[in-house]
Order: sequence, then C-alpha cells, then structure tokens
Amino acid sequence: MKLYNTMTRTKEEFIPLHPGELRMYSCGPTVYNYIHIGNARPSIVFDVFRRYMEYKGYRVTLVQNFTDIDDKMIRRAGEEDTTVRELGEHYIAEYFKDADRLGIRRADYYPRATEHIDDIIAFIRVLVDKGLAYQAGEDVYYDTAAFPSYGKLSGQSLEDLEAGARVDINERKKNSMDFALWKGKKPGEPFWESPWGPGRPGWHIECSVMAIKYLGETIDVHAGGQDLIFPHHENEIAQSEGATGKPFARYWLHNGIINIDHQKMSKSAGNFFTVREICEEFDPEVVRLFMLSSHYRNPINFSRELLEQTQSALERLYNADGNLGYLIRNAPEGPVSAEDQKFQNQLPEYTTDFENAMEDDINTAGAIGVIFDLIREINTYAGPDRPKAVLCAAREELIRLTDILGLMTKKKGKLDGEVEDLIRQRQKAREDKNWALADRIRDDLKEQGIVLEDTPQGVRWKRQESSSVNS
RNA sequence: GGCGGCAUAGCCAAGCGGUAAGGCAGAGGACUGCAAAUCCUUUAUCUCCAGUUCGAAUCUGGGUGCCGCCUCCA
Repeated sequence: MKLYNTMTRTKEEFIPLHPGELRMYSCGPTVYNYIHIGNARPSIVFDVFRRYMEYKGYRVTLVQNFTDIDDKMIRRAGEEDTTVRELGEHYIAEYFKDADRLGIRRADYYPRATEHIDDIIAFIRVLVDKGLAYQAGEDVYYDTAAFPSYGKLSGQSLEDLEAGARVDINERKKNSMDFALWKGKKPGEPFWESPWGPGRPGWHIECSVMAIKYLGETIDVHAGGQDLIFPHHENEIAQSEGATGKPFARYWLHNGIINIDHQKMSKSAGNFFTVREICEEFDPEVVRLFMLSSHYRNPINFSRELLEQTQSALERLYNADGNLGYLIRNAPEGPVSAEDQKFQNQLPEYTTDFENAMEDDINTAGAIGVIFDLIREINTYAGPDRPKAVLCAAREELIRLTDILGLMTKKKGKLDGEVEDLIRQRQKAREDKNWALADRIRDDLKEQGIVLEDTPQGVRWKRQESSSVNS
C-alpha cells in the first residue's frame, strides 16, 4: 500500500508500527452546526481507506474527535440561547445522523475535548515542565521557538511564518507563532479549574492528548483536510513530539478541499451546502460516489450538475446488479460451458486491478473505472441462458468491489400487493395487444416511482428512488 | 512576500517514460409493440514555450491561468 505522506511529500510504502494493525486518527468537526459536504469528504474518503485496509486484513482502530469547546461553540451557544454542552450534544447527534446516511462506518472512539480536561491539563503540565510551554497571565502558550523542528509538516520556517502572519500581535506571547494550550476564563464562558487558573483548553491540544491516549505515542496515520496542515497539525506535532520525544504520526494524509464556483467552501465563508440539504435532493450514495470519483488529494468543485452526472453513473451500477439479480433468479442450474468458464476465470482480474488502483495512494477514481469495466463485461456476458453458478460468481465479484467503496448497499424494496396486481393487469393487456391500457398502467406506476422494463423473460421492475431491482 | 497544489474531449475524471481508463452528455446502429435496460460503433495528441530522451500527458527549466495554506475552517 502506497500512501502520499504530507510530511515527506512523497508516496511511501505503508508499514504499520505494529504488524497487521492500523491505528488512525482523523480530525473531526467542531460541533456547532450541521456538517457540510466539505466535512463529508474526509469522512467518506478515510472510511473507504479503513474499509480497504480491513479488507486487506488489517486490524484497524479509528479515532475521530469532536471539538466541543472553542470560540465558535461559545458564540453559537450564545446565539442559540443554549449551553455549550447542549449545543455539542445536539450537533453530535446530528452528525451521526448525517454520517450514517452517508454510509460512514462508526469509528472505534469518538473522544470529546470536554471529556478529557484532566488528561489535557496533565499533558500541558508536561510541556510546561519540559520548558516547551509558558504561562502568560491566565493563559498558557506553546513556545514554538523551543521546538526546533517547528514547521516541518507545512514546510515553513518560523521566520517565514512570522513574516506572513496576519494575526494581531498578542502582547503576552513571546513569539507571534506561539499558540494557546490553555485559555484563561473570560466572563460568561465555560471553564475548568487548572494549575494556571480557571479556563479552557486551546484547540490543538485535544487532538494530541486524545490521539495518544487512545492510539499510543506514535500512531500510524493521522488524517484530515488540507486546510488543517497549518496550523493545526503542525501544532499537534509540536505538542505531541515535544511531550513524548517520539514521532507522532508515521503517515500524514490530507484530503483536498471542496470548492463552490472555484472558491473554497467553508462554514465561515458561508458558501456551503449541508449534507442534509443535499441529501434531500440526492441519494446519499450519489454524494459518496461523487467524492470517490476523483482522487482524494485533488480539489473538487461542487455543483448540482455534477451530482446529476454522478446520479446517472450510480444508476448504471444499480442496473447492472439489478439485471444480474433478475437473471440469477430465473437462471438454469445447467452445465457450465467452456465459454462460461472462460468468463468466470477472468473475474478475479478485476479484483487485482481494483486492488492495484487502491494500493496506489487510494486511487478510488481508478478503482471505480475498474468496476465499470467489470460491469460492461458482465452486461455483455449476462443472458437468460447463462448458468446460475457463473452469474452468481459475477455478482459476488461486483459486490465485493462495491462493498469496499461502500456503494450499492441499499436494501431491496418489497412489492406491495397492489402494485403486483397492476403489473399482472398490464401483462394481460399486453397479451391482448391493448397497448393503450398497458402504457397507462406503466405510466401510472412510474408516477409512483415504479419503473417497468419488459424483457424476453418477463417484466422486470425497479424503484426509481433506490434503483434497486425486484422481479 | 513565504509554502504548496492544479491545468487531460461538451462536462467530470484516471494516467507516474512507450505512443490517451472510466462515467455523464451527444450521434449512429442492434434489440423492442412503444419504452426502459443492455450491447456495438463514434467524439482528445493532453495550458503554452524550450530542453532531456530512440520515444513525454508523464522528466527538467521557464511562461500563463486558477486554487489552497500562512487567522477559525474538513
């Protein structure tokens, strides 16, 4: 498995710290609002990475945090006339609704900053004791000048960073790049007691503390959006490596950002679409396929038009599976000819090609291309006289690959008796060559989202919304 | 100013030195009562310039354009 490591800016062969294990930390959202599709991208992409690694036999431990205390949380709680705690509870619950909808499997741990205050304080104390942090007034800052390799992830020197700093100089800091580990309490804000007085943790410290607590001092993979490289991940490195003296993460993975009209989508800019509003218009799997259709490190431009294109592509996927399912139900058990055998024998090649794409820095776009190649092969081969065993093998191949991407996972719908009756009536009309009636029934059903397809073997139908097929 | 990324057909998008995957849309054909689905055929010399090489979309240098980070942000 090759992964592009932001730290070295090259693709590297993935070698886990502990053989057969993958310990990964993924930076999660600040829970002051519904997640938008920009938040959804890392969740989906790294979910696929995790699924693939598990498919490869790795024991994966995934941790994703929730930032539930910071300036935005406090401000938003004030606006919504609620407490920071309630705000967090609410949006964490909503996060899970959206993530579940998108088919994102649950992480092993979802630690929250506010539930690790003691750990955070202990960690800051270590940094202070080591001379890497200092108290200034009510605050505690990280002393970036005391950490020689500061800037190694973002490829910037301390001087470069300072030169470009757009921040107001904070008088208390020794150095403008120093960042808060602990912020002294301000009137009306939530706070916790600490050796430095009442206050709350800074943003970056929670990730260092919780990653180390749940995964160890050196983790395999640390993932997040490219916009977190600086300062967030840079600071995490300074904190973690400063405290432990050990490498923090072996591989840094960063997904590209999502643009709207070629401008970055972000909550602060206000040009965002929430996951739930998009899911009202599109099947969540469309969003998923869309995210996986380009390489995770490339920026992608988001638009409804592109989702519509993706929707059509997803339908092709479901059609292939649906058609196959239909054939399988009616297929002869019969003998397997040389031609059938030849078809079946080449199926594993698609798995190989798929894996090769995935092994190359999670090239999901290439992997999806392989799936569509397979689909053409299957569609060309498939027919009513093909032996059941071979058709089943083809379907297994297809499902194996789409499962890894978390696609085509929807349950088949059930026919209710009324619809079944209508289909029977239409069949009778067709036998009588009463095309007008037959078409009317078909049109009526279409109104209800039931699409009929006449095939030499009989009527096949599917629900339009889910594109899943029944017979 | 510093750091980084991107530029492939109408739209989206793989490609990592050997002569352009795949999807969407379009055109033509097959099948069909009509549809739908499916299959077949068809649509690019890869932003520009120069260089390295027997050979470059792929490597090097330069130009142009766009974007991200350097402030909260996935």
